[in-house]
Order: sequence, then C-alpha cells, then structure tokens
Amino acid sequence: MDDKERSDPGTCFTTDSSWTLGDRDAADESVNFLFGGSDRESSILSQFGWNLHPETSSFADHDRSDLAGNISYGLTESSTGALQQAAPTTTNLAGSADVSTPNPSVSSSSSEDPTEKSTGSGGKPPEIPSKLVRKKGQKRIRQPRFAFMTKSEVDHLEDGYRWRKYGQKAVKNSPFPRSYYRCTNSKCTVKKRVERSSEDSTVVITTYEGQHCHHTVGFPRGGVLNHEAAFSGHLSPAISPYYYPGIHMPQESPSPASMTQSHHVTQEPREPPILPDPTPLRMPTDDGLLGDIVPPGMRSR
DNA sequence: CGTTTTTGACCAGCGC
DNA sequence: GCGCTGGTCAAAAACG
Repeated sequence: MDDKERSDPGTCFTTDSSWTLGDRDAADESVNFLFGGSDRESSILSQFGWNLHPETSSFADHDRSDLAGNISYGLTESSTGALQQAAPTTTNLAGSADVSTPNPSVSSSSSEDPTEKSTGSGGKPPEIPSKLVRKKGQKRIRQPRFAFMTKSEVDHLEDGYRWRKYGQKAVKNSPFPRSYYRCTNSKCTVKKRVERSSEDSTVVITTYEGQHCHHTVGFPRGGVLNHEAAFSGHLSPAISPYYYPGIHMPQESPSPASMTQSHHVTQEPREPPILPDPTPLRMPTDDGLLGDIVPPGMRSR
C-alpha cells in the first residue's frame, strides 16, 4: 500500500555469520540500511538507543557504500524478548529536540511529520477517519524507520514502551504474519511492525517508525518503573527490567543458559533493573560519524 | 468495566 | 483498469 516499501525488512535475512540484504532499492524514499557489527556502526545504533552486543550481533560487512535511507538494521540476540537499549544520551540523534526521548525509534525530528500522523493518532478522531483524510490528496509521508533483527523466541520484544496491536497481516513470501503496533500514548505516533524472518524463524524483525514524544511508560500491565527517575538516574529508561549478561556484557559470551532461560516476555520485573553502564559500546559524540551514515533526515536539526 | 487483541474489511500504491 | 499487496480501521471478543 502506501509508498510501497520495497524496503520491507522482511527481505533482509541472515545466516549464522553473515547478513545479506535482499534486493532492495534503498534509493527510494526513505529506506536506509545501517549495518552494525563494527564499532563504528554499533555506535551509530547506540545513538538510536540500542546496544549492539558485538559478540551476539552479526552483520555482514556488506557494501556499505550503498547505505542510504532511513532504516537501519541491527541484530541483537534475546531469548526473552527484551530489547537492549542503550542508555539515554544527551547526544542522541534527536539532540535538543528530543531530549526526553531516548527511544528505539529513529530520533529524527527533521523528518518528523505531525501532519502525517492522521493515521497514527491513537485516539481515532471520530469526525474524520484518518484513512479518509489521507485518502486523496497528499501521499502518505513515511517517518524514518529503524529496524533491527533480534534472535528471540518471542515476537513482541519488550522495549519499555506500551504498544497496542492494531493489525496483523500475512505477508507475502513469509509464513509468518506481520503484526502492527502503535504506541498507546495518544500523543505518540510511533508505530512498529514485528515479524519473523522467513529465512530464520528465530529472528524477529522489528521496525520502528516515528519518534516517541514521551518517556517510556515503564512496563505494561503491572510493570513498574518510574522511568523519570530511572532516566534521571541515567539508567536505561526504555530497557527491559531484565538484564541479560550474555547480551549486555561484551566480555561475556552468551551462555546457552542465559539464552534459553526464558522464552517469553514476563511483564513482572523480577528484580530491579540494575544495569551496568548501559552503554558498553563506545558512544559516538561527533556528528561527523552520523553524518557519515545517517542521513540528515534521521537526525535532529 | 476499561483496555487490549483479534480479525475481516477497506483503502492506497504499484506493476502489469 | 485490474489485481496484488501492505497498512489501517473498527467492531467484536477476550482479558484482567
């Protein structure tokens, strides 16, 4: 539908040690690929709020010269459905415009387009159905997207935000359906899609679109987390309360035990999110780095 | 009873 | 123009 995303993340697949991107015309509208794996790229991802564990993440050193667009791919490994997110950083992509939203979505205020969000408005405006609004006239404008792949047995990875599922669709060339989620915050227009890789069913592809305009809400359904406090305390506000050493600690290889201890998302935090410096990865501080890979549209102005 | 999920229908964009 | 596909809506069901 819309802008025909040939950039569908589902076309990205992986093998044990390498990633290959499917035929993808990244030149179109807003799809970019950002490979992780190298310190440099990990840093980039970190700026998006995600940690990339160097040992559990594998990326092809694919033709990076082709990188362009708005989707970045990362691979993390999680058996519990919790996403590893980097600590909030004042140098996140959103910069001053997004000081309060260290979030998994692309922190891009430049391409943030409130007007587009007629569809995304969580509370459906009774008078004018959003889809009718965009029906004729303007083309739907896609917000920058950030996708990554996670080895996980659960589809919907916990990321600290609350999501409401609003659709599910079978996708072509994939035995797995794609689920569509919207941030439950009525003012937040962030959406995300979750699907399993058709190539590797253990890999969950999560695509975020948009930018949160709020802090994390803690953990849904009984979850705690005074994220404000956590945030101010420089704990990862959007990180799962579960800490996965195998994922988070570069010096520690993911033990089979740690990778299989849990196969479902438990909403109840069992222990306080005592996190080490959630940014074991070097945090980039220069715009030059971003400017190198991340297009201006993905960054704050 | 409020919130979330499910699911069929609808719509838009694209290729042929 | 038609069919295909992806994305969204919205009513009903399920859940807590």
